[in-house]
Amino acid sequence: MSELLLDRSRCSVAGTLAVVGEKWTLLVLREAFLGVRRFADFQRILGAPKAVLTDRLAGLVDQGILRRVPYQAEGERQRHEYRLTRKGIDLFPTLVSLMEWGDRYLADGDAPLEIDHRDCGARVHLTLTCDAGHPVDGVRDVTSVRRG
Amino acid sequence: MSELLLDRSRCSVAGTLAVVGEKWTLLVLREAFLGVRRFADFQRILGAPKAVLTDRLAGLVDQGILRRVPYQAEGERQRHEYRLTRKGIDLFPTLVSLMEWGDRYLADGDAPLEIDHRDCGARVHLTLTCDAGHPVDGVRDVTSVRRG
DNA sequence: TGGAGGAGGTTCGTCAAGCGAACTCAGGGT
DNA sequence: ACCCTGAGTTCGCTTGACGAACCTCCTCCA
Repeated sequence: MSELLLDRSRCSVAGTLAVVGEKWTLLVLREAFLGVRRFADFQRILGAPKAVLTDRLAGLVDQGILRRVPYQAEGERQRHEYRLTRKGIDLFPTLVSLMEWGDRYLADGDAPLEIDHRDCGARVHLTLTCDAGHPVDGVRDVTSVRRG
Repeated sequence: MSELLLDRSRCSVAGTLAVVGEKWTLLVLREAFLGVRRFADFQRILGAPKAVLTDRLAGLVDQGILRRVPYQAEGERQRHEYRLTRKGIDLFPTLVSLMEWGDRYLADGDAPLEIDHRDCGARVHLTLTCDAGHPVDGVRDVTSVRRG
């Protein structure tokens, strides 16, 4: 039972959830991945309370996951939009993993949204593999080792 | 901008978050993957309020992600423990994705917990690939298609 | 036989977070 | 001069999280 002695306080899962684990945050990011950039669009699509949305967007900008970019459409005044940074883009696998689980267990295997490889058009999915190239089926194929 | 017309209410990300998106839920599952099975161990390690923990465990059992298994250690009365179901085990990639992001951006690339392949000992990673076998680097290599 | 003690909760009062509706403020269009 | 729209802020209410205290079995030990 040595795993029970692990220092959970510096666990990366807890750290990541402290950053993106609040209500609406991951849904904001889902929309960002689908191309949404403006406050009003986030608000209309998600239906989140504006005050909460303001808070989540500010938090994501603080964390460097989104950045505010000023822009000006013709015939409109200057506004700013929210764009994913590299740090934000790297949350894409997390979103995909949530989507794949929901597709399997909540949508009866019927994916409302399909993600395809831009180059070849084939379906994209997440896989666990080891550095030697073997497929890893799940937690039973794995050992966890504390480091430090 | 056709993506903006997608019906987000049946999005699998939102569905999955409705099931595991509350505070503590994914941390409970992290402990379950590390081998924790008993109420008192979850409570002691996580430090979550007991009432919340009771509620989260009951919810996970309701959803079929954990199951309560009665057992009896010698010299002790009968108790029950919480074990992952297949449905729960399939959330492993989600936990791994959160961990990998935290390792990269919060722990300076220094993983507090290392996950290795049981058979060969090599490090285990999540990768995005397409069915044709190409590696997918991120959201820019991808197109999203509504289905239905 | 009668505590003591631990597992697995429940109850309670307080405090933070999320909620919808209303309001604000700046700039552009007419 | 007035209205409209995007991007918020403010406000009162409700829901959820929190820690401390309490409860109920059951077993062990004296």
